[in-house]
Amino acid sequence: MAEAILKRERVRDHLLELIETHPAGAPIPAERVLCQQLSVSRPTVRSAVEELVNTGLLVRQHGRGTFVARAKITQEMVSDTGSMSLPQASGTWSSRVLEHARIAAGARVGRRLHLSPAAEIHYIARLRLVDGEPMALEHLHVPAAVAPALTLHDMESGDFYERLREHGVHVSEAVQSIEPTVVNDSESSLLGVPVLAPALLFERLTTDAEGRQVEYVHSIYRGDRYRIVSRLTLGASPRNTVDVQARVSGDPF
Amino acid sequence: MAEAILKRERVRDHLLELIETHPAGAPIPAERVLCQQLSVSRPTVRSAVEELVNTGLLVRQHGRGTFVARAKITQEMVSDTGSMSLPQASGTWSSRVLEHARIAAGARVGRRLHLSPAAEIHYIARLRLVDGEPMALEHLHVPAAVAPALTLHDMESGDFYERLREHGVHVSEAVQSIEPTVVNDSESSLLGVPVLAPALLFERLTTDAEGRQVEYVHSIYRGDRYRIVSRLTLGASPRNTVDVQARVSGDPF
DNA sequence: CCTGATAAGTGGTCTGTGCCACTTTCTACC
DNA sequence: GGTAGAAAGTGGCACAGACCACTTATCAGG
Repeated sequence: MAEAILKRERVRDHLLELIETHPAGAPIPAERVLCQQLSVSRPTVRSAVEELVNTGLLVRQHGRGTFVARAKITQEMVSDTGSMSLPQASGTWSSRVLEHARIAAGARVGRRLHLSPAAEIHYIARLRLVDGEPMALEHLHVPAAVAPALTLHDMESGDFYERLREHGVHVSEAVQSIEPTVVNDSESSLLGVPVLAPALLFERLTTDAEGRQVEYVHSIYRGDRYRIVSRLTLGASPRNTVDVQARVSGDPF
Repeated sequence: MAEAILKRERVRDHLLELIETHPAGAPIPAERVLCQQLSVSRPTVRSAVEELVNTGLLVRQHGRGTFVARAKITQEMVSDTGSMSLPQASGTWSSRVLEHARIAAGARVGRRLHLSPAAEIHYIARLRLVDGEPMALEHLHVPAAVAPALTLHDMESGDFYERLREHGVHVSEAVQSIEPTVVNDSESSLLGVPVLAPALLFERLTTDAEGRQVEYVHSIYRGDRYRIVSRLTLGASPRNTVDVQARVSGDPF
C-alpha cells in the first residue's frame, strides 16, 4: 500500500510540534484557525486534537481554548514473575486447590464484603504455581447470595468473571490494594520460603454493576520471585469511562 | 446545567446494553444499521462506537464488522498513603535533602543507566515526608552528560520532568518495578521504623525521546504507611479513553 | 467608578454526504 | 470442479455547514 498520509496524522504531528515547542499551559491556535493553516476541515482537526486530549497532551476548555497540558505520567500495570519481562505469557501458571467450602463469612471477610459474619460465602484457597513452583497463596471469597449455584469448577476457571456473568453477575470494577508484608508460618511452608521473607499482599474487592460486593480476594505473593512492573507513559491521563476520579498529579509517579 | 441528553450518549447506552446481552465475540449491528435504528447520523454512531472501542468493550475490524470484546481487566494505578482513600490529595508531601553531589556512577547505577562506572552523575538522596512524617527514602540519579547544568533546585522541583524539558531532555517513557523488601539499618533509622520492617522497593528507569536513559530512581517506602491502590476497570485495553477531564475553576493544571 | 448587557471568539454536538479500503460471498468462467 | 473476479457489505476518512454552550472582553449605562 502506498504511503497515503492521513490528514489527521499530519495535523496531529503539527500539534505535537506545537506541544514540544510551547510551555505547559500555553494555548494552541483555535480549531478554526488550524483548519485554515493546514487546509483541512474542522472535524479533521477536532479528531486530531481529541486524540491528543485523550492521551493527555492537550487540555480543552469550553469557551476558552485548547492548551498544552502539564506532562503527567500514569501507568499501566502488569504483573511479572521473576526475571521474565513479559507478563503471564512466560511461565505457565497452574493452581492447586487447598481448600474449598461453603462457610460463614466471619468477621473479617464479612466486613469487607458488607455481610453479616454469619452470612454464607463460597470459599476457596489455592496455591498458584508458575512452572510448578509455588508463587502465591490465594484466598477467594464470594457471597453465596450473589451466586448460589457457583461451583468449584466455576471458581477454578481461568475466566472467572465470564463464569460469573453466566450466573447473572456483571462485574463492573474492582479496587485492589498492594502492600508489603512478610510471610507467616503456614504461608512459609506452602510457598517454600523462610518465615519472615518479604512478600506482597494483594487485596481485591470486586463490585457488581449494581454496586454489590461480589468478590474478595486475599493473596500473598512471594517477594523473591514476583514483582510488579509498570510501564509509565508520558502524558497519559487517567481513563475515566463513567465518572470523574482523582488523579495522580503529585509525585512519586 | 440542563439535562440535554446527548445523542452520542443515547447511542452509547444502547451499545452497552447490546454488549451486556451478547457474549464476547458476537457482532453488533453495522454502523449504518444503527443509524437507522436510532435515527442518528453515522458520525454520531461512529463517535459512540469509538468511545467503547477505546475503553476496550468493542473491537472493530475493517471490512468485517464490530464485535463485543472479551472482557479484560487492567489497572490504573495510584498511590495511597496510610488509610486515606484519596491519593495525594490528603496529606501534604515535603522532602528533606540528605545528600547532593556530582559523583561517579559506580557499578550498580552505571549498569542501570548504561554508563561506565566512572561516568559522572547528579545524585540526590532525600527523605520524603507526609505531614512531617517520614514516608520514603529516595535516591535519584541523572547522568551528567544528559543535563550538565542541572541544579539542586531543578531536582528538588515538584515538576522535575518539566525542568528536564527546559534542559532539552524530553522524557518519553519509564519502566518501574515494585517489589517487597525489608528495611536495613540505615533506612530503619531514617524512616523511623524497626529494622526488617516490611517496605516497598521502587525502581524506576526513565527514558528519553532518543532512547537514552535519563533517570534512575531507587526508593524505599514504608510498608506500614504506604500502599498501592489500583482501581481496576472492566474492559480496559491499552488504549485511552474519551471523555471529559475534570476541571476545576481557574487553572486546569 | 462600578455594573451589567452585549458581542465576539472558543470548543461541543450533530447532520448528511461522498468516497476509499478491506473482507466475504457469490458467480461466471475456464 | 476449481478458480478468479465481481459484487455487496463492512468500517475508515474526510468534507462543508449549522447551531449550541460557555467564556471573555468590551462598552454603554447607572
